[in-house]
Amino acid sequence: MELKYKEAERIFKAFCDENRVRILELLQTGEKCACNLLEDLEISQPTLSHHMRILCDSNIVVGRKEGKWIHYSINDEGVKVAKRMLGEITEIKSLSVKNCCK
Amino acid sequence: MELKYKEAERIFKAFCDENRVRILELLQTGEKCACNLLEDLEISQPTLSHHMRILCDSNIVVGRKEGKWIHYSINDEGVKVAKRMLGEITEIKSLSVKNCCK
DNA sequence: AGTATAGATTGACAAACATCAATATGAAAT
DNA sequence: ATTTCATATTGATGTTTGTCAATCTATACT
Repeated sequence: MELKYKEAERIFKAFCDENRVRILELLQTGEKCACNLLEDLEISQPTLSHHMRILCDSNIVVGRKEGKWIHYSINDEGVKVAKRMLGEITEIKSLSVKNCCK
Repeated sequence: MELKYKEAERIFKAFCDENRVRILELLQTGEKCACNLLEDLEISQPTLSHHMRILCDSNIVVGRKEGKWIHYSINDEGVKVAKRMLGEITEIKSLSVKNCCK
């Protein structure tokens, strides 16, 4: 598969699950470590770990390790990439000629 | 599930599959009917139909019926909603107080 | 060294998804 | 009416995903 499609998939998957969007909402008010997130979500620790991996893979979130803890936050750089990609994919290149079936 | 999460899922699923992104790229240069899309993609007709349903459900694409054909195009209104939602979900509300584990 | 704590990994399972062949629907053309 | 063409629906199949219990790893604290 071409890189672009893989990348779109990797990025936008971040927003295709209830728990992941909840996590993003929790991170909107600032950095939180996994244990904090776990308190606010009704999921198990392995499930949280699974979602954090997907969020980090998408680059929408970054983790900062500090001792035992990992502090997660929204990654502005990744968000910019996502916004740019969304723009690119949905841009209408409107100089086109009418192109009908037959 | 709260409506917002369902909606995010419905919208962003549109971009999480190679064939759907390919379809969007094809629609960037203007309206195309399903039979045109089918020529350019290496998938069966039922598979295309399946993807068009998901794209229309996400509101990123609209179909315009004309006789036997359905002409699909990118729906600027839906794109705006997607962009707004992406902005809302990833917005950093930065007046927050440092919130650490213990 | 031993214990506790934060987080990742593994394995299992059910649900959701992408895909196709076959069939159905619905609209034109004959 | 019959046939043809464009698209949708159904049913089956293999793959991916979300979830948890159990286990592992790494760090900190005694």
